[in-house]
Amino acid sequence: MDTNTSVAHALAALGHDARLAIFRLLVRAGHDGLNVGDIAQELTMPASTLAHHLKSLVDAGLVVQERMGRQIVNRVDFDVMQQTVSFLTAECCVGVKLTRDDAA
Amino acid sequence: MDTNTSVAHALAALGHDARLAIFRLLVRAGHDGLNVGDIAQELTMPASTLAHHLKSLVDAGLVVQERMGRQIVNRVDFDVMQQTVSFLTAECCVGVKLTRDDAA
DNA sequence: CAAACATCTTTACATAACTAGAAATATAGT
DNA sequence: ACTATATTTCTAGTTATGTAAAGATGTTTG
Repeated sequence: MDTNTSVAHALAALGHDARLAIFRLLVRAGHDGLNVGDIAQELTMPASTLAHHLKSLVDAGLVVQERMGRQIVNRVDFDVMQQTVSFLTAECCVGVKLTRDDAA
Repeated sequence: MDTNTSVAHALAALGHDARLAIFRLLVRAGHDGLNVGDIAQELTMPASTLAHHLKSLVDAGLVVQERMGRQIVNRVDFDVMQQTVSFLTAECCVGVKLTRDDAA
């Protein structure tokens, strides 16, 4: 898939109040991650709603899930996070070359 | 407005294929910015569609517009961009303190 | 082992928000 | 007036959101 498209996908996942809060909680949790119950307790919301949001983040590649017994641990994929952020600011201010001749 | 909410708003604006492409073009253009016509030429799309997307970016605070004669110059607000990115990675891995006692 | 429990996800669906683009409008220069 | 540049309005179609209810999956207990 096109990089622009996959980054847009990731940013869209983060572009929601609840999901951004979930993601930030996981960023703060770091490598250890948090299981779904912990997140649900911290950010009060129905389990099914939370599951949907987590799925968005997982689909976007920002979060990885791992089953541990009957809980599921959620961790940020820090590489993907970094790449997403980098893409945004990449080639900052290099000066675009327009094909137009009369560009001011 | 809540910081989480305003950052989510910005990320939502960037979370769209066309808008991300527009934004990146403007990031590359740097301080000088680009007028609407230039953008339309670079990323082929109907003028009204482009205007809608630009408005999203402006509403989110990521882009600032300035009229120059009959053209309108669009520039990235690099401060807002920086704050948006920083918010995402802030407090990375500090280890969340859950109110629960039994946190593993 | 089977029934009960714990933890999460999926399905279903109503409501709301977003997207795209043509047509109409606004604004500025010639 | 006429042309150039860009936005706003309108509308149809699409996609996202939230939550209850049902389904999975894994553990514990009698």
